[in-house]
Amino acid sequence: MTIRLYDTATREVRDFVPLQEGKVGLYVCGLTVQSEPHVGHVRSAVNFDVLQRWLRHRGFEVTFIRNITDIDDKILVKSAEQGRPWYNLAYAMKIELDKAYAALNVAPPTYEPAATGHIPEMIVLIERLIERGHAYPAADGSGDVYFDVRSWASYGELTHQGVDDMEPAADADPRGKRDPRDFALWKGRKESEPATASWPSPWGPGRPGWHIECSAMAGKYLGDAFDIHGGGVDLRFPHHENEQAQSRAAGGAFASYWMHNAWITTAGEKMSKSLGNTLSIPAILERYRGAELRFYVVAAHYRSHVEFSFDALDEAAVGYRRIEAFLDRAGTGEIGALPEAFATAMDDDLGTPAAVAVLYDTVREGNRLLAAGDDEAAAEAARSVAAMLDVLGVHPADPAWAGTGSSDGEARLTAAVDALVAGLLDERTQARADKDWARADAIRDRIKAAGIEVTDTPDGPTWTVS
RNA sequence: GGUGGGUUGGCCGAGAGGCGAGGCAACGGACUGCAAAUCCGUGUACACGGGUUCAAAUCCCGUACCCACCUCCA
Repeated sequence: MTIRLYDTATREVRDFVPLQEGKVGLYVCGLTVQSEPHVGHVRSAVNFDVLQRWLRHRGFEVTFIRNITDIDDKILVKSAEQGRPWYNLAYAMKIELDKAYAALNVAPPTYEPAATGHIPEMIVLIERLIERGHAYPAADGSGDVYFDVRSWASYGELTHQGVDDMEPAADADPRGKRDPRDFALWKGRKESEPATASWPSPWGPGRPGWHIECSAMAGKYLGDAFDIHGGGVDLRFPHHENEQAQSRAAGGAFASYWMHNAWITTAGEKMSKSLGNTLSIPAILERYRGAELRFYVVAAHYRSHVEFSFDALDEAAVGYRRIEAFLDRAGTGEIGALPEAFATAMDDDLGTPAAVAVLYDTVREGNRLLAAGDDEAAAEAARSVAAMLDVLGVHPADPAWAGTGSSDGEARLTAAVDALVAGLLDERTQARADKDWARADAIRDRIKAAGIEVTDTPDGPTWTVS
């Protein structure tokens, strides 16, 4: 079975053929740590986490590098506004990001390099580009170094654009650029910027341009040629176009496949740091469990635009609880065989919607078997369901959820409530045995008034917080 | 101006020439003291106008509307 992936560069779904058999080098652009993570950021992380899990499931040894950008214009501006050091802001937001990842069961990558930790690698790369005639220090003495787009004939190949068709950079400030489309590899330090935000370089003190970090880090950890490069669609241009141009101009083959996840928007507008209509992860997690949010994200195809709404999230959560309830009833969380149809869906460019459909089909079949009294077959179905949930990273029994749900205190509270409710339920069971329906319903209503839902099952009554 | 993506039933959301993905909601039925849960059943969905074809949501041409990227963005 071959995994097929949509490659942005060729605009088609292609068979995935790794550079080295059985191994995958995967690089994903992580975040610029400048504010709290929102649903959109997490979508990217979840999508690529699913990719990673699937590749591993298919037997590949995956080296997964996801960087974080901890120095850039925005961080400098925001930290100045907030009156704190830029590195403190970046560090604090990095901690928030880690929490969000953990809450959504996003597995850590092989390594998470930070831009500031790779300045020497970037300098080496910039020097090589200058030697090869693809970059030049600004003529205006600013200390900037630019990539020379005109010197690289295939510039624009990733996004299929010709240089002359591109709008010249809106930020204008041509400074020492030969062409307005040339982009900064290195930014000379400005008087207004903190000294801590600059590093020594052959061109004077300064800091890296945005794109060069990914080229340097991907090269360092994955080599000059690697398999898959991912990120959000907005990154295609300029970020990924520039990365590819730099890396190839420096002599590397760079990524074989480019994967881009689509947006999550609210009210039709993309969530963006600058629009301020962010839906932060901590805010959502106050109302939904991490697994529910993750299930919502995973149920949509990664290349489809998702219009975020709490109604849709509710729906996903309801569906997820139905799956959990089945697992509970079938009495196993053990991981079994993955249905063939599920694997086929996943192989086809991570077709999670079709995969989720198989998941639901299996749950329905399992419930049917349970009703028919075939517990053994139902357990078998449950093991399949668990296997599918595990691949998607939403298995309820995954220890990853342990920290996010009930704490020790909560567990003790649950035990206390259970003892109290049990007494009332005993009374009700007696009333029902006496066919005193009025009294039985009165007790149920009283419990319900306290916010607890009673459900009768063949094995006796159970309760849940409604 | 350039480059892409989209418009699917009450709603969410797949699919990419023939067979109604799946979910949520709704309605009917089974089960239940009643509920809940679960199962079974119920839908003439593909923006619009042409065309190709035995057959089009799917391909082609045109139109409308929406969205993204074009140097801050997941």
